[in-house]
Amino acid sequence: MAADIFGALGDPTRRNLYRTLATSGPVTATTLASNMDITRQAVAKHLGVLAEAGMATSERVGRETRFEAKLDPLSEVSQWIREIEGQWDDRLGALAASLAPKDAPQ
Amino acid sequence: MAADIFGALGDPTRRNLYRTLATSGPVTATTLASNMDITRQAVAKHLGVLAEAGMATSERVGRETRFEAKLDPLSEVSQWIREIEGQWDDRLGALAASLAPKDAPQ
DNA sequence: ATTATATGCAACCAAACGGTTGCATATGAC
DNA sequence: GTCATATGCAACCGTTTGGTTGCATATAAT
Repeated sequence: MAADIFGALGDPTRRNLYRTLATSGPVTATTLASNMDITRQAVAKHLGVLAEAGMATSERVGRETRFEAKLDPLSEVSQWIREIEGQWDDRLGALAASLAPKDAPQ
Repeated sequence: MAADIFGALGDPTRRNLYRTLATSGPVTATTLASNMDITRQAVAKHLGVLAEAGMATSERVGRETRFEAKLDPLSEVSQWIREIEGQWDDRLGALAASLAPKDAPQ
């Protein structure tokens, strides 16, 4: 699950698309493609990937399908980062402790 | 630059490798590979990608090359996320304002 | 000097990826 | 009903990617 999010964020085009989606509100793939020098189908694929990662939802309205960004998954990324930083701090802490143990020499 | 970071984080194997690197301190590609069911060369490639993204550094010590994780680049990811969230809030704010303007009806 | 270990480099491979074109279908406008 | 627009689906294509094997080289151990 979280893996899909990192994967989805891996591609620059998709990242920009997501940013656009977050600022624009519900939009159609056709509209998005019109300002993006790639095909509507390419955009649709990217939106599919984002949707699969839970980063976008779609709603059919008449003959058009409107996509909207979901921000919640971003917190998983933030959490992953905090985990890494936590482990890093633990390691440094352990290192410091081993260099200055309470039963210090002399 | 930041793009490389997202790209580097996109692959699950590389993400785990990075996490391991952050917790273990300076390690050699051979050692890492020994607990990873992929080839040493594959690990070396991943470390190369991480290094290119500024997420790892290497130091030659005798006949071995020790790799170490760099956490700083992670802040770029965090910042990117905060940007998106900020834009999202702006949009919602504007929407709320348009729904309840100060020159309200009635 | 010889042997064993750690690395680097290059070629190769199958699969995934980002993108395109072409076409069929569904819905709105006239 | 007819025409135009929005979408979905599938096939195809070149490039990138994650991974492998093979080999040459550098340093440590004996």
